[in-house]
Amino acid sequence: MTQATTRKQIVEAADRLFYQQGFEHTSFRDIAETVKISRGNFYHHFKSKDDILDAVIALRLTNTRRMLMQWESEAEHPADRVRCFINILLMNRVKIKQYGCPVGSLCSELAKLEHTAQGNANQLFTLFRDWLREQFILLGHQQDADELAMHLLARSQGIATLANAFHDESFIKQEVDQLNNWLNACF
Amino acid sequence: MTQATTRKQIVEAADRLFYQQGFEHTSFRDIAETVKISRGNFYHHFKSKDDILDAVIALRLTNTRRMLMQWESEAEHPADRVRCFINILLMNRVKIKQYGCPVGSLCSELAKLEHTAQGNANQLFTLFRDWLREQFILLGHQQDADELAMHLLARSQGIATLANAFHDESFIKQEVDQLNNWLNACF
DNA sequence: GTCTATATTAGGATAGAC
DNA sequence: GTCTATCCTAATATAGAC
Repeated sequence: MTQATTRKQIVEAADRLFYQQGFEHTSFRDIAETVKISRGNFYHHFKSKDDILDAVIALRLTNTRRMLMQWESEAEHPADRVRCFINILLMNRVKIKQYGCPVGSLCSELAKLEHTAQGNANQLFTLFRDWLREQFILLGHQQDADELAMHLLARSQGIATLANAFHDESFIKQEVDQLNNWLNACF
Repeated sequence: MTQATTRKQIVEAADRLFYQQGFEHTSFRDIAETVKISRGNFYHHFKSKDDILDAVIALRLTNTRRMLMQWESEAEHPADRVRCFINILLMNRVKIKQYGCPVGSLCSELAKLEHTAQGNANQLFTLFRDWLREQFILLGHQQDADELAMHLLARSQGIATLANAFHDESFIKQEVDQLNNWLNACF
């Protein structure tokens, strides 16, 4: 198998496992069993576990940028774009119920570990924050666009945390309805 | 030193370290250095690390019950009681910025570990949920008291998660103002 | 009740054959 | 590029002296 393919498989498996089990709780053994390679082989592709984490965050950043661009092209009106954001809570509700938010749970874990990759992981939040702020500016909220963006991010995080803690999907639906009402009152 | 005192010191040190560093990331070595006992001594007081976790959660449940009772006696009007809840975000803002919410971050971690203590930890959320629901019932919200309680819990969790990720205290103040406005609109 | 010493396991990481 | 074998460290946990 070519280097590029194996490396890609490692990063994708780590991406999934870091989300489901957490970064620290995921071992090389776990990843190796998923990808079906030997443990020694990792170090041909990465120089450490932290190096894999960097690659996972880079992958998530790329995928997130792609998703945001797609929302922009799919929806002309900025309110509809924000609705795309709100909708991922519904679309991913089964995984959120099981594992929480992939961004929030990673940032929380890295903060407790005082991990050097904290800044990288927070870029994921910043990506959403900046994109949402742009949409609120387009909706006429020049003054409080960032405040609204942060408010919406926080609401989403809270919904994910409680849906995960109580293993409750219906709570996500209930809160998404409220978020859409809130958005409609914004313009 | 008597058994009761050492045990108490272990639980209190573990309580603090589990909050600051996470449960899995905190080792017996960490706790032993804090309490200044030898590692072997743990097993006279607890049969495993999970046993310490149980004790920490029990301590947090007791402290939380005491706090809720105090809020009830301090504030006559249920709206003022809910304001006490909202206010802990401000009072603990420095710690929240550094370590997030002690309840939310523990529940998130235990969910990823598929830890058997998940249910115990979730009781902490349930304590707040039930207490808040009672206050909203007293405010005349018989029909949607639980929905309002969960909404407020979720808002708090989101605020803690983002304040922690962005290491931003001022965001807490900003959102607490909004929460108080929301509460005033509730009755 | 607390200690030292140690068993056991699992983790990340390396060396070198193929 | 992938493997096996191995090193090193740290973690939980146990045994037994004091």
